[in-house]
Amino acid sequence: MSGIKPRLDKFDISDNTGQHQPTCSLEEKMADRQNGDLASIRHSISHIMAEAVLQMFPEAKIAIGPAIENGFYYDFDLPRALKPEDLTDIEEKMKEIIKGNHDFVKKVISKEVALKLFKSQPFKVELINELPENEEISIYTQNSFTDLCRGPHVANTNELDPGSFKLLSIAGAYWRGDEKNKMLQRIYGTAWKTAKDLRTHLNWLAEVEKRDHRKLGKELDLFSLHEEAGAGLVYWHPKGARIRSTIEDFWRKEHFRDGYELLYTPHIGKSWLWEKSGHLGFYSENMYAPLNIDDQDYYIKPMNCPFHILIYKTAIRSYRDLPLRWAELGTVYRYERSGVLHGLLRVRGFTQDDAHIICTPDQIEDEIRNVLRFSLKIWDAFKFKDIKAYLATRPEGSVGEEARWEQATESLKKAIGKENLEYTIDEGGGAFYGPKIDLKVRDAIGREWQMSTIQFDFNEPERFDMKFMDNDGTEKRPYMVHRALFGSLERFFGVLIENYAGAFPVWIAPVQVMVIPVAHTLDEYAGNLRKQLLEQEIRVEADLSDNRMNAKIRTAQQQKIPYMLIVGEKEEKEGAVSVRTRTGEQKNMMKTEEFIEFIKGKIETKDLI
RNA sequence: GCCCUUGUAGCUCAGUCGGUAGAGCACAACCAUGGUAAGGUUGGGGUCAUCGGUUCGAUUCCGAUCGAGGGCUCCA
Repeated sequence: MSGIKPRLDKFDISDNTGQHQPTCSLEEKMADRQNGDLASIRHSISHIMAEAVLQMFPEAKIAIGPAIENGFYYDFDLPRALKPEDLTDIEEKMKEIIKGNHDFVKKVISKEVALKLFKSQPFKVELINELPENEEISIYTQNSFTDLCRGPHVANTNELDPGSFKLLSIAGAYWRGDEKNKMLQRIYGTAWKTAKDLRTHLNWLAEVEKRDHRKLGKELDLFSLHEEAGAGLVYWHPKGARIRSTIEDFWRKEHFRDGYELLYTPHIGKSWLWEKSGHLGFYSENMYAPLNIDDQDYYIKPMNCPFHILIYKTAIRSYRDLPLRWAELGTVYRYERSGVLHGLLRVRGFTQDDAHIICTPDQIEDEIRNVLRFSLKIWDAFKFKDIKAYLATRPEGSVGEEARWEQATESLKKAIGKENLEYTIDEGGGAFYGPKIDLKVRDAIGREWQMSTIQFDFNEPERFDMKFMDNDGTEKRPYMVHRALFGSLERFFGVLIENYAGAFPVWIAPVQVMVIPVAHTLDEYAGNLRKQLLEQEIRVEADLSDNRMNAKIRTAQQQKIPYMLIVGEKEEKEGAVSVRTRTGEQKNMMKTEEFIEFIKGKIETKDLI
């Protein structure tokens, strides 16, 4: 294994390292394409920001300031740390500059002139010296500011709307992203064509904040984290646990239906196992220090695969036994640097919805296709329709026979094709142990999340000498595929909370129905209704508190409970309920039996409400 | 890990230019309460993250530690 540069995503089928940053919405992307000049607007505004910063700090050293998704940034080396209030001042100066109707003037200059011009700007000098010899060196000037720049820019600041940008945050960033370099101060901003576009984007950011799973997790009493007891470790409260158990039940049922078997394996294993699997060689920086038990080192598992392989090897497997589809909700622990921990989305302990498919070469294409179809079915149940595939192929320095890589990659391609999925090929982007498909799903507000992953593994079957007896009487090496659909239950839960903004579909909602009597005299009827619904396996509560009905409705609304059953004397007399949905719809005097059938239907079809 | 910001009641936050703190929600008790998003009164609740320094006195000022939030990929 030595000599192979490990990739951090080794078997990281939970995608615990997956990006969780919002990307822009489809509409924005379309708009971007239509207006290629949005990038030049952003880039121009970043130059103007640099000018404003230089007005404040003439001794500032400027680094780079590109246009990025939704905006721009510029990195500076400044005499003091920026305060959030500084951003307002900088914005004011920028607006003044924009109103000055300054031209952006391009000039092509020689390297010598460039070096002289930027002699007091060490970062620029470094960049100039690294430019290829034949590259044209250009500078752009507006007003009092000149920057080394490839362009393009708008022709004049009058093409910019002073109300169409906003400085958002200050962040530390290493020069050239390398932590060995100096830490610079980065100012992020967002910029658009018009003030209206800016408002739209700011509203979108507000929506993102409103949906933050950490905030909703508290408000809806779903989960908590206890840094004093260990960072990145999730505590599921009763309501969160209800949701998890509903998801797990569904997950198990679908797996059995799709020909999987379930496994349960231990949480720790002796060091020889992790040496053999290679994890101690290439994954140890993500593993916790061993426990010493009876003079033996045991490691907490960061992955489930070695355990599944041990089960595989408890018998001589025939081609007649294959394919094996073994799934486990396996809880693993991985070290993540403290700075990257983030709510449920990036944690140190999590439960993967892991599975390993072990099959013959003949079966591989069907198996992959089956996994894809299965994933799509699962995503469909959660009403995620916009799914994209990313196919990562063989990188440099990988392990495994060429023929196997080819067959594997080919089978991945064919499977994607047959499922009519939109896909992108990431040439050489696979892990060293095999090619893979990642699936990204788009949420309700247009963000993409990498969730499912299907990965070939040519490494562990070799290391563990996995075999099967083929029909010609010879022992052969099976294919092994790791796959996870949700990735981890924790992360999936976080994404679900944000996707639904806490208003879970009825089938997932921890409390599906709240019975609200209009007065204490109706408490008995409310209590009986509750029992009646409970017997039908509906998750129901009755609010028999001293609060007035209005307050009870408010509380139920805030808890985003899908159905409220408001009952008074009329309802009691008729054996009926008045239904109010959290969306404000109303249906009075529905027979209780009718409501039960109605909600069961909603649960069955997995409707939002 | 590194940079910036930040840590006050269960939650959301105010406040103390240094004299050991306050609101709303939540919680408890009592009263009130019959129709679609907050009824009222009273009350309990805080070593102001931790440790150290300065000071007659520190929650407040200084330092360290621990935690949290935003970043650390976008190449002139």
